[in-house]
Amino acid sequence: MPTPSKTSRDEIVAAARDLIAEFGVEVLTVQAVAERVGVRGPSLYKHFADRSALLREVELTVVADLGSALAAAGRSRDHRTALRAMAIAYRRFARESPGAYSLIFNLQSADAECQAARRHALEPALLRLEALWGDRGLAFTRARILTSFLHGFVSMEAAGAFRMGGNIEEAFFSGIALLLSKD
Amino acid sequence: MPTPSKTSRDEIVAAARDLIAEFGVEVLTVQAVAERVGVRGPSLYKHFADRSALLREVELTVVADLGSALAAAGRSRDHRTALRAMAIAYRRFARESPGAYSLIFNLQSADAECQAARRHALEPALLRLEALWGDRGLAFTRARILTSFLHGFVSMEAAGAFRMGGNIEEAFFSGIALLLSKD
DNA sequence: GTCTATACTTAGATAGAC
DNA sequence: GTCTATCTAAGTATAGAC
Repeated sequence: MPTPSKTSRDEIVAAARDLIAEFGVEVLTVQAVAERVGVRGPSLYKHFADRSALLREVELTVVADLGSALAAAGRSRDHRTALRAMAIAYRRFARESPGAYSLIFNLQSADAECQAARRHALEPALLRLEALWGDRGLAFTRARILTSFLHGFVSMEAAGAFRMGGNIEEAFFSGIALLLSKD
Repeated sequence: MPTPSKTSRDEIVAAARDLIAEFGVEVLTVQAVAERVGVRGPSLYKHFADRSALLREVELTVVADLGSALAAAGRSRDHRTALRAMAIAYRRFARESPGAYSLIFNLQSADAECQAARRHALEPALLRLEALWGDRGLAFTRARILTSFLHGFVSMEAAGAFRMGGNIEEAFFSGIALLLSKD
């Protein structure tokens, strides 16, 4: 029997994900991940072709996680209530794992599988918007506006850009309300 | 007479700024900047203490540039027209120098001088919002919502996140219109 | 599958001559 | 102020033994 496995593909991805979630993608070094799962750096190359292959795997799980969080949050029968809850869940996700969140709009993964994963994660929200505005084109427009606001808000919050005082919570909720308003 | 100067502080900052504007902050290596101004890497250390000192200088000029662009765009007598023009200028700035733009909400420069620079750059817009909504608190809230939308939109646009088809221009302008609407 | 050893690369930064 | 030479540190990746 050869050397028994100390780790697995899944464990490595999870470790990488945790590392990134907390500290950002720049700390994702092969050595750091290896140390976290209890092996030496070179051993990881038996599981992944290279660093970028690992990173890509992490990106996919992060997108899937966000999708789950959104789907779980948006279960209300009322569309606006559901969308509001999804927005809150989106923000919570970004606050809890800022590094992981920043992966989601990464340039890197532009291939079909990553795009599909992203689309799938955002689908529940899109369906609600469609139901709310009837028209698919209008829903797309609204989706973009809403996503832009959310992404911008959580990014600025993470960057500590809201330093001018005043009520940040109020800005968030009144932004959501405004963007979900009739028209 | 000692060795004559081949470059200057300002020239170095400008070179670094151009480099970042086009390719992003990660290409800002001491060597690359030095090459661009026509000297060797170590020579830069006679002008700047280290890389971060240079980067900080670049950040300040970028914020100032954005401020100038906003101020120049927002000259209309009508507040909404001015704000709309500023939003367009903001987007143009981000599109023309994506790397420079990404510096603006950088965590790095949290000191008083950088904050003051940022505040100064955004002041014309804030004044318009105040004039539009009367109340300073409400203007702050609106400023945050609007800035979040703008920042999110241009970031996503730069990341190529708008891949689902549909009219991106319409999303931008109807977002602006919505956020500048009466209430 | 894991290990040690090692090659290679890139980047920041300093020393000292001119 | 600029240069060459050099140091250091970090990180990716491979080779070959076990």
